Amino acid sequence: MRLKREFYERENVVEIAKDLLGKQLVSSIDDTLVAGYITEVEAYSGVDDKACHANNGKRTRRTEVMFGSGGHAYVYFCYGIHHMMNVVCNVQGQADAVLIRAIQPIEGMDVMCQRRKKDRVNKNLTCGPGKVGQALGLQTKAHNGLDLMREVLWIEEAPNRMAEEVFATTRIGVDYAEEDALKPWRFYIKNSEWISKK
DNA sequence: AATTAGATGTTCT
DNA sequence: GAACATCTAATTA
Repeated sequence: MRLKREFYERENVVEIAKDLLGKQLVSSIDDTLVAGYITEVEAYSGVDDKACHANNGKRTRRTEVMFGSGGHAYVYFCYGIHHMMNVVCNVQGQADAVLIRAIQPIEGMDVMCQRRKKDRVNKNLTCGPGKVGQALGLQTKAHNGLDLMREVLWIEEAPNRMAEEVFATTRIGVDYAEEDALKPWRFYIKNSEWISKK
């Protein structure tokens, strides 16, 4: 079952980010099913968060989706190379989002390897936001704004065995964000091998 | 094992 | 021009 709109439209992004750990991320782009458990995320808290693209009410063609209603994908192109996948949270008008930083592959390993130009499955396949985007098949801006309720990208409830210990720490690559760079808004599953840093 | 260069779209100065 | 929610391959020690 796909997660419902109400899951994403809650007010507290940090709670949503933690709740997303262990859920199943699925993509059926190009008629190919690929899935993985979410193992690492980061919360970005809209206009009041200096690390967020929408901070201070910054509204551009790129950030527009974040201001829409929760349960949509915010896919953006980073460093001229990588497509990163975020989940838009909170209601319309609020620009909260959760960045998916790492997943543990469950299904479609062969396709993921092919997309990532690897010949075998190992941690390197999906342990980082750019890698996750590539493994899911996100290659163009066309995937920006997809509705997770009805389209080719979504998140499902997963067996509860993944509800293990969660670690909270600072976000990565946001040193420029002054005091907000210190917020412990990066979460990962403690025992998982599938995270972006050792 | 650790550091560095290079890839380059979007946004802001 | 410069900076940026990164990754890889090559180089250095």
